Amino acid sequence: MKSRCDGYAVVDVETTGFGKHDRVVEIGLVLLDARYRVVDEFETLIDPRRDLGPTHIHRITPAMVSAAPTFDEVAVAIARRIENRVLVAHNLPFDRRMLAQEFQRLGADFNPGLGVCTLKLTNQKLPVACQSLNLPPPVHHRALADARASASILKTLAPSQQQTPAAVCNVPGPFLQRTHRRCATGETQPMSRWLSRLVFDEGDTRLVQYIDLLDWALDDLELSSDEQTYLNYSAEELGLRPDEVERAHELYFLSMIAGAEKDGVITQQEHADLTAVASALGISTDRVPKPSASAHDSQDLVLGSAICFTGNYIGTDGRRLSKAELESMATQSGFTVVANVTKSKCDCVVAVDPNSSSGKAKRARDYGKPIVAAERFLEIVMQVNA
DNA sequence: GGGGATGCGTCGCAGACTGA
DNA sequence: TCAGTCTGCGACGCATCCCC
Repeated sequence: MKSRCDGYAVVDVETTGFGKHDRVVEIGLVLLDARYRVVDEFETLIDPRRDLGPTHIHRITPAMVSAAPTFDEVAVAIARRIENRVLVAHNLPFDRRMLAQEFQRLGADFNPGLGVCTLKLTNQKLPVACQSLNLPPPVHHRALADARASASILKTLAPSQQQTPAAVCNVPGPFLQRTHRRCATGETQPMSRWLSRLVFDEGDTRLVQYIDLLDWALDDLELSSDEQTYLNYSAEELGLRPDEVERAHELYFLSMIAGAEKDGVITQQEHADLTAVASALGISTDRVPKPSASAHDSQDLVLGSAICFTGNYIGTDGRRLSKAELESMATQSGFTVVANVTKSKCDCVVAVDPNSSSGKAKRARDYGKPIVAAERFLEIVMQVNA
Protein backbone atom coordinates (compact mmCIF):
# COMPACT_ATOMS: atom_id res chain seq x y z
CA MET A 1 0.00 0.00 0.00
CA LYS A 2 1.56 3.24 -1.12
CA SER A 3 -0.75 5.72 0.51
CA ARG A 4 -1.71 6.31 4.15
CA CYS A 5 -2.04 9.14 6.66
CA ASP A 6 0.51 9.15 9.49
CA GLY A 7 -0.06 12.57 11.04
CA TYR A 8 1.66 15.89 10.36
CA ALA A 9 4.96 17.11 8.95
CA VAL A 10 5.56 20.63 10.26
CA VAL A 11 8.16 22.33 8.10
CA ASP A 12 10.11 25.57 8.02
CA VAL A 13 12.72 26.59 5.47
CA GLU A 14 15.29 29.35 5.40
CA THR A 15 16.01 30.49 1.86
CA THR A 16 18.16 32.81 -0.22
CA GLY A 17 15.07 34.89 -1.05
CA PHE A 18 11.54 34.78 -2.49
CA GLY A 19 12.12 34.35 -6.19
CA LYS A 20 11.79 31.49 -8.62
CA HIS A 21 15.56 31.07 -8.67
CA ASP A 22 16.08 31.25 -4.91
CA ARG A 23 17.20 28.19 -2.98
CA VAL A 24 16.60 26.52 0.38
CA VAL A 25 19.57 26.92 2.75
CA GLU A 26 18.14 25.27 5.85
CA ILE A 27 15.18 23.01 6.56
CA GLY A 28 13.58 22.01 9.84
CA LEU A 29 10.96 19.27 10.13
CA VAL A 30 8.92 18.22 13.15
CA LEU A 31 6.88 15.06 12.64
CA LEU A 32 3.74 14.60 14.70
CA ASP A 33 1.44 11.62 14.95
CA ALA A 34 -2.32 12.01 14.62
CA ARG A 35 -2.54 12.99 18.30
CA TYR A 36 0.02 15.78 17.84
CA ARG A 37 2.81 13.93 19.64
CA VAL A 38 6.32 14.52 18.33
CA VAL A 39 7.67 11.33 16.81
CA ASP A 40 10.70 12.67 14.94
CA GLU A 41 12.67 15.83 14.20
CA PHE A 42 14.96 16.62 11.31
CA GLU A 43 17.16 19.62 10.61
CA THR A 44 19.95 20.31 8.19
CA LEU A 45 21.80 23.15 6.58
CA ILE A 46 21.86 22.93 2.79
CA ASP A 47 24.54 24.18 0.45
CA PRO A 48 22.63 26.15 -2.22
CA ARG A 49 25.71 26.37 -4.48
CA ARG A 50 25.15 30.11 -4.81
CA ASP A 51 25.15 33.24 -2.64
CA LEU A 52 23.16 32.95 0.61
CA GLY A 53 20.95 36.01 0.15
CA PRO A 54 19.82 37.89 3.27
CA THR A 55 22.45 36.59 5.71
CA HIS A 56 21.39 39.34 8.16
CA ILE A 57 18.01 37.58 8.46
CA HIS A 58 18.83 33.89 8.64
CA ARG A 59 22.40 34.38 9.95
CA ILE A 60 23.68 31.49 7.86
CA THR A 61 27.19 32.13 6.51
CA PRO A 62 29.14 30.57 3.62
CA ALA A 63 31.43 28.89 6.14
CA MET A 64 28.44 27.20 7.78
CA VAL A 65 27.19 25.64 4.54
CA SER A 66 30.60 24.83 3.07
CA ALA A 67 30.44 21.31 4.49
CA ALA A 68 26.65 20.98 4.26
CA PRO A 69 24.94 18.60 1.82
CA THR A 70 23.25 19.89 -1.31
CA PHE A 71 19.47 19.55 -1.64
CA ASP A 72 19.69 16.51 -3.90
CA GLU A 73 21.68 14.74 -1.17
CA VAL A 74 18.96 15.24 1.44
CA ALA A 75 15.92 15.17 -0.85
CA VAL A 76 15.10 11.54 -0.11
CA ALA A 77 15.38 12.05 3.65
CA ILE A 78 13.01 15.01 3.38
CA ALA A 79 10.58 13.32 1.02
CA ARG A 80 10.34 10.21 3.20
CA ARG A 81 9.48 12.32 6.22
CA ILE A 82 6.86 14.39 4.40
CA GLU A 83 5.30 11.47 2.57
CA ASN A 84 1.90 10.38 3.90
CA ARG A 85 1.67 13.32 6.30
CA VAL A 86 -0.35 16.52 6.28
CA LEU A 87 2.13 19.31 5.52
CA VAL A 88 2.02 22.19 8.05
CA ALA A 89 3.91 25.50 8.04
CA HIS A 90 3.61 29.12 9.10
CA ASN A 91 2.71 30.72 5.76
CA LEU A 92 2.45 27.32 4.11
CA PRO A 93 2.26 28.63 0.50
CA PHE A 94 5.78 30.02 0.83
CA ASP A 95 7.40 26.87 2.26
CA ARG A 96 5.47 24.64 -0.13
CA ARG A 97 6.54 26.73 -3.12
CA MET A 98 10.20 26.73 -2.11
CA LEU A 99 10.20 22.96 -1.55
CA ALA A 100 8.36 22.41 -4.84
CA GLN A 101 11.01 24.44 -6.66
CA GLU A 102 13.79 22.34 -5.13
CA PHE A 103 12.10 19.03 -6.00
CA GLN A 104 11.28 20.24 -9.50
CA ARG A 105 14.97 21.00 -10.06
CA LEU A 106 15.56 17.31 -9.39
CA GLY A 107 12.80 16.37 -11.80
CA ALA A 108 10.63 15.08 -8.97
CA ASP A 109 6.93 15.71 -8.55
CA PHE A 110 6.08 17.46 -5.29
CA ASN A 111 2.37 17.46 -4.51
CA PRO A 112 1.73 17.54 -0.76
CA GLY A 113 -1.91 18.67 -1.02
CA LEU A 114 -3.19 21.88 0.55
CA GLY A 115 -2.05 21.10 4.09
CA VAL A 116 -2.46 23.39 7.11
CA CYS A 117 -1.19 26.96 7.39
CA THR A 118 -0.72 28.08 11.01
CA LEU A 119 -0.50 31.65 9.79
CA LYS A 120 -4.07 31.32 8.55
CA LEU A 121 -5.11 29.74 11.85
CA THR A 122 -3.69 32.60 13.90
CA ASN A 123 -3.52 35.60 11.53
CA GLN A 124 -0.38 36.55 13.42
CA LYS A 125 3.36 36.55 12.83
CA LEU A 126 5.07 33.52 14.28
CA PRO A 127 6.59 35.16 17.41
CA VAL A 128 3.38 37.10 18.07
CA ALA A 129 1.25 33.97 17.66
CA CYS A 130 3.47 32.12 20.16
CA GLN A 131 3.14 35.00 22.60
CA SER A 132 -0.64 35.13 22.18
CA LEU A 133 -0.93 31.41 22.89
CA ASN A 134 1.50 31.53 25.83
CA LEU A 135 3.98 29.35 23.97
CA PRO A 136 7.75 29.67 24.31
CA PRO A 137 9.06 32.25 21.82
CA PRO A 138 11.02 30.60 18.98
CA VAL A 139 14.62 31.41 18.13
CA HIS A 140 13.26 33.19 15.07
CA HIS A 141 14.74 32.32 11.66
CA ARG A 142 16.18 29.01 12.80
CA ALA A 143 14.40 26.37 10.75
CA LEU A 144 13.88 23.71 13.42
CA ALA A 145 12.98 26.25 16.11
CA ASP A 146 10.37 27.83 13.85
CA ALA A 147 9.01 24.42 12.86
CA ARG A 148 8.73 23.49 16.54
CA ALA A 149 6.88 26.73 17.19
CA SER A 150 4.46 26.03 14.33
CA ALA A 151 3.94 22.52 15.66
CA SER A 152 3.11 23.94 19.09
CA ILE A 153 0.61 26.32 17.53
CA LEU A 154 -1.03 23.46 15.65
CA LYS A 155 -1.15 21.33 18.77
CA THR A 156 -2.60 24.20 20.82
CA LEU A 157 -5.26 25.25 18.35
CA ALA A 158 -6.40 22.04 16.74
CA PRO A 159 -7.59 20.18 19.85
CA SER A 160 -9.36 23.27 21.15
CA GLN A 161 -11.34 23.26 17.93
CA GLN A 162 -11.99 19.54 18.34
CA GLN A 163 -10.43 18.99 14.95
CA THR A 164 -9.08 15.71 13.73
CA PRO A 165 -6.32 15.63 11.10
CA ALA A 166 -8.88 15.21 8.36
CA ALA A 167 -10.96 18.12 9.58
CA VAL A 168 -7.90 20.31 10.11
CA CYS A 169 -6.67 19.56 6.64
CA ASN A 170 -10.18 20.11 5.32
CA VAL A 171 -9.24 18.93 1.85
CA PRO A 172 -8.34 15.70 0.17
CA GLY A 173 -4.70 15.15 1.01
CA PRO A 174 -2.02 13.53 -1.09
CA PHE A 175 -2.85 10.10 0.25
CA LEU A 176 -5.46 8.40 -1.89
CA GLN A 177 -7.48 8.98 -4.99
CA ARG A 178 -10.70 9.73 -3.14
CA THR A 179 -14.28 10.02 -4.17
CA HIS A 180 -15.46 13.60 -3.80
CA ARG A 181 -19.19 14.04 -3.94
CA ARG A 182 -20.59 17.19 -5.44
CA CYS A 183 -24.13 18.46 -5.17
CA ALA A 184 -26.29 19.49 -8.10
CA THR A 185 -24.94 23.03 -8.13
CA GLY A 186 -21.43 21.73 -8.54
CA GLU A 187 -20.40 22.92 -5.10
CA THR A 188 -18.70 20.78 -2.48
CA GLN A 189 -20.80 19.62 0.46
CA PRO A 190 -20.22 21.95 3.43
CA MET A 191 -19.25 19.21 5.86
CA SER A 192 -16.16 20.58 7.51
CA ARG A 193 -17.87 22.72 10.14
CA TRP A 194 -20.24 19.96 11.10
CA LEU A 195 -17.43 17.45 11.40
CA SER A 196 -15.48 19.92 13.53
CA ARG A 197 -18.20 19.63 16.19
CA LEU A 198 -17.45 15.98 16.75
CA VAL A 199 -15.96 14.86 20.05
CA PHE A 200 -14.76 11.32 20.59
CA ASP A 201 -14.94 10.42 24.24
CA GLU A 202 -12.67 7.43 23.96
CA GLY A 203 -9.55 6.59 25.94
CA ASP A 204 -8.10 3.95 23.60
CA THR A 205 -5.66 5.87 21.40
CA ARG A 206 -5.69 3.11 18.78
CA LEU A 207 -9.42 3.59 18.36
CA VAL A 208 -9.00 7.35 18.23
CA GLN A 209 -6.32 6.99 15.55
CA TYR A 210 -8.60 4.75 13.55
CA ILE A 211 -11.50 7.19 13.97
CA ASP A 212 -9.26 10.01 12.71
CA LEU A 213 -8.64 8.01 9.56
CA LEU A 214 -12.31 7.17 9.28
CA ASP A 215 -13.15 10.86 9.59
CA TRP A 216 -10.71 11.71 6.85
CA ALA A 217 -12.05 8.97 4.57
CA LEU A 218 -15.69 9.83 5.19
CA ASP A 219 -15.79 13.59 4.90
CA ASP A 220 -17.14 13.11 1.37
CA LEU A 221 -19.71 10.71 2.90
CA GLU A 222 -18.52 7.80 0.81
CA LEU A 223 -16.00 5.02 1.20
CA SER A 224 -14.31 4.21 -2.06
CA SER A 225 -12.80 0.76 -2.48
CA ASP A 226 -9.32 2.31 -2.05
CA GLU A 227 -10.41 3.98 1.17
CA GLN A 228 -11.99 0.75 2.45
CA THR A 229 -8.83 -1.18 1.64
CA TYR A 230 -6.73 1.42 3.40
CA LEU A 231 -8.95 1.40 6.49
CA ASN A 232 -8.72 -2.40 6.67
CA TYR A 233 -4.95 -2.15 6.36
CA SER A 234 -4.77 0.55 9.06
CA ALA A 235 -6.98 -1.41 11.46
CA GLU A 236 -4.72 -4.41 11.04
CA GLU A 237 -1.62 -2.28 11.61
CA LEU A 238 -3.14 -0.73 14.74
CA GLY A 239 -3.91 -4.21 16.01
CA LEU A 240 -7.66 -3.65 16.11
CA ARG A 241 -9.89 -6.72 16.29
CA PRO A 242 -13.06 -6.81 14.13
CA ASP A 243 -15.21 -6.07 17.17
CA GLU A 244 -13.04 -3.04 17.98
CA VAL A 245 -13.36 -1.77 14.41
CA GLU A 246 -17.11 -2.17 14.76
CA ARG A 247 -16.97 -0.21 18.01
CA ALA A 248 -15.00 2.58 16.28
CA HIS A 249 -17.63 2.76 13.55
CA GLU A 250 -20.33 2.89 16.23
CA LEU A 251 -18.53 5.68 18.12
CA TYR A 252 -18.08 7.69 14.95
CA PHE A 253 -21.72 7.29 13.98
CA LEU A 254 -22.94 8.28 17.47
CA SER A 255 -20.60 11.28 17.48
CA MET A 256 -22.02 12.43 14.16
CA ILE A 257 -25.54 12.18 15.54
CA ALA A 258 -24.46 14.16 18.60
CA GLY A 259 -22.88 16.78 16.32
CA ALA A 260 -26.01 17.03 14.20
CA GLU A 261 -28.23 17.34 17.27
CA LYS A 262 -26.06 19.95 18.92
CA ASP A 263 -28.23 22.84 17.67
CA GLY A 264 -31.40 20.97 18.63
CA VAL A 265 -32.40 20.34 15.05
CA ILE A 266 -31.84 17.53 12.58
CA THR A 267 -32.18 19.08 9.14
CA GLN A 268 -33.10 17.20 5.99
CA GLN A 269 -29.52 17.60 4.81
CA GLU A 270 -28.10 16.27 8.08
CA HIS A 271 -30.52 13.34 7.91
CA ALA A 272 -29.37 12.57 4.38
CA ASP A 273 -25.71 12.84 5.39
CA LEU A 274 -26.18 10.61 8.44
CA THR A 275 -27.96 8.06 6.29
CA ALA A 276 -25.08 8.07 3.83
CA VAL A 277 -22.55 7.57 6.64
CA ALA A 278 -24.59 4.78 8.21
CA SER A 279 -24.74 3.02 4.84
CA ALA A 280 -21.01 3.44 4.31
CA LEU A 281 -20.29 1.99 7.77
CA GLY A 282 -22.71 -0.91 7.43
CA ILE A 283 -24.96 0.47 10.17
CA SER A 284 -28.73 0.14 9.83
CA THR A 285 -30.19 3.37 8.48
CA ASP A 286 -33.19 2.79 10.76
CA ARG A 287 -31.00 4.14 13.53
CA VAL A 288 -30.65 7.57 11.87
CA PRO A 289 -32.79 10.11 13.76
CA LYS A 290 -35.72 11.48 11.80
CA PRO A 291 -35.47 15.13 10.63
CA SER A 292 -36.94 17.62 13.09
CA ALA A 293 -40.48 18.64 12.17
CA SER A 294 -39.53 22.31 11.92
CA ALA A 295 -36.17 21.74 10.38
CA HIS A 296 -35.45 23.50 7.15
CA ASP A 297 -32.30 22.93 5.31
CA SER A 298 -30.20 25.22 7.45
CA GLN A 299 -26.93 23.92 6.09
CA ASP A 300 -24.30 25.27 8.50
CA LEU A 301 -26.07 27.98 10.53
CA VAL A 302 -24.77 27.20 13.99
CA LEU A 303 -24.95 29.38 17.10
CA GLY A 304 -21.70 31.27 17.39
CA SER A 305 -21.18 31.40 13.63
CA ALA A 306 -19.94 34.59 12.04
CA ILE A 307 -22.75 35.62 9.71
CA CYS A 308 -23.26 38.31 7.11
CA PHE A 309 -26.66 39.63 5.93
CA THR A 310 -27.73 40.50 2.42
CA GLY A 311 -31.05 41.86 1.17
CA ASN A 312 -34.06 43.36 2.98
CA TYR A 313 -36.39 41.04 4.79
CA ILE A 314 -40.16 41.68 4.74
CA GLY A 315 -41.90 39.94 7.65
CA THR A 316 -45.20 38.07 7.43
CA ASP A 317 -46.88 41.22 8.83
CA GLY A 318 -45.55 43.16 5.86
CA ARG A 319 -43.11 45.12 8.01
CA ARG A 320 -39.62 45.54 6.66
CA LEU A 321 -36.84 44.48 9.04
CA SER A 322 -33.79 46.66 8.62
CA LYS A 323 -30.35 45.12 8.48
CA ALA A 324 -29.58 46.83 11.80
CA GLU A 325 -32.54 45.07 13.41
CA LEU A 326 -31.46 41.70 12.01
CA GLU A 327 -27.89 42.30 13.15
CA SER A 328 -29.06 43.26 16.62
CA MET A 329 -31.15 40.09 16.87
CA ALA A 330 -28.20 38.03 15.68
CA THR A 331 -25.80 39.53 18.22
CA GLN A 332 -28.26 39.06 21.08
CA SER A 333 -28.79 35.44 20.07
CA GLY A 334 -25.12 34.55 20.12
CA PHE A 335 -24.08 35.04 16.51
CA THR A 336 -21.19 37.21 15.41
CA VAL A 337 -22.11 39.69 12.70
CA VAL A 338 -19.57 40.60 10.04
CA ALA A 339 -19.95 43.24 7.38
CA ASN A 340 -18.33 41.41 4.50
CA VAL A 341 -18.07 37.89 3.14
CA THR A 342 -14.46 36.90 3.54
CA LYS A 343 -12.75 33.55 3.53
CA SER A 344 -11.57 33.60 7.11
CA LYS A 345 -13.96 35.78 9.09
CA CYS A 346 -17.38 34.83 7.71
CA ASP A 347 -18.98 31.41 8.25
CA CYS A 348 -22.34 31.89 6.63
CA VAL A 349 -24.52 34.35 4.68
CA VAL A 350 -28.14 34.98 5.69
CA ALA A 351 -30.11 36.00 2.62
CA VAL A 352 -33.76 36.89 2.07
CA ASP A 353 -33.56 34.65 -0.96
CA PRO A 354 -30.99 31.83 -0.67
CA ASN A 355 -30.83 31.85 -4.48
CA SER A 356 -29.89 35.52 -4.38
CA SER A 357 -27.38 36.68 -6.94
CA SER A 358 -26.18 39.58 -4.80
CA GLY A 359 -22.49 40.18 -4.55
CA LYS A 360 -22.33 38.78 -1.05
CA ALA A 361 -24.20 35.64 -2.08
CA LYS A 362 -21.97 35.22 -5.10
CA ARG A 363 -18.86 35.59 -2.98
CA ALA A 364 -20.26 33.11 -0.44
CA ARG A 365 -20.69 30.56 -3.25
CA ASP A 366 -17.20 31.30 -4.51
CA TYR A 367 -15.82 30.58 -1.04
CA GLY A 368 -18.06 27.56 -0.45
CA LYS A 369 -19.91 29.32 2.39
CA PRO A 370 -23.48 28.23 3.13
CA ILE A 371 -26.34 30.62 2.30
CA VAL A 372 -29.22 30.37 4.75
CA ALA A 373 -32.75 31.75 4.31
CA ALA A 374 -33.72 34.67 6.55
CA GLU A 375 -36.82 32.73 7.68
CA ARG A 376 -34.58 29.96 9.03
CA PHE A 377 -32.39 32.50 10.79
CA LEU A 378 -35.45 34.07 12.48
CA GLU A 379 -36.68 30.60 13.46
CA ILE A 380 -33.41 29.90 15.26
CA VAL A 381 -33.46 33.32 16.93
CA MET A 382 -36.98 32.62 18.23
CA GLN A 383 -35.89 29.20 19.55
CA VAL A 384 -32.93 30.74 21.35
CA ASN A 385 -35.02 33.49 22.93
CA ALA A 386 -37.98 31.24 23.79
C1' DG B 1 11.78 42.34 -3.58
C1' DG B 2 7.78 37.92 -5.29
C1' DG B 3 3.50 35.93 -4.56
C1' DG B 4 -0.81 35.34 -2.59
C1' DA B 5 -4.49 36.43 0.54
C1' DT B 6 -7.11 39.70 2.81
C1' DG B 7 -9.27 44.05 4.29
C1' DC B 8 -10.79 48.50 3.38
C1' DG B 9 -12.13 52.66 0.92
C1' DT B 10 -14.13 54.79 -3.07
C1' DC B 11 -17.03 55.32 -6.92
C1' DG B 12 -21.00 54.61 -9.78
C1' DC B 13 -25.32 52.36 -10.63
C1' DA B 14 -30.03 50.88 -9.56
C1' DG B 15 -33.97 50.70 -6.90
C1' DA B 16 -36.72 52.33 -3.01
C1' DC B 17 -38.39 55.99 -0.52
C1' DT B 18 -40.05 60.74 0.43
C1' DG B 19 -42.02 65.13 -0.22
C1' DA B 20 -43.74 68.70 -3.18
C1' DT C 1 -45.67 62.36 -11.43
C1' DC C 2 -41.24 64.03 -10.75
C1' DA C 3 -36.95 65.27 -8.50
C1' DG C 4 -34.01 64.66 -4.73
C1' DT C 5 -32.20 61.61 -1.30
C1' DC C 6 -30.92 57.35 0.73
C1' DT C 7 -29.39 52.65 0.72
C1' DG C 8 -27.46 48.42 -0.99
C1' DC C 9 -24.51 46.45 -4.00
C1' DG C 10 -20.69 45.40 -7.35
C1' DA C 11 -16.36 46.53 -9.13
C1' DC C 12 -12.06 48.14 -8.61
C1' DG C 13 -7.74 49.67 -6.71
C1' DC C 14 -4.74 50.20 -3.02
C1' DA C 15 -2.58 48.99 1.32
C1' DT C 16 -1.10 45.60 4.38
C1' DC C 17 0.64 41.36 5.89
C1' DC C 18 3.55 37.29 5.91
C1' DC C 19 7.31 34.34 4.56
C1' DC C 20 13.23 34.75 3.35
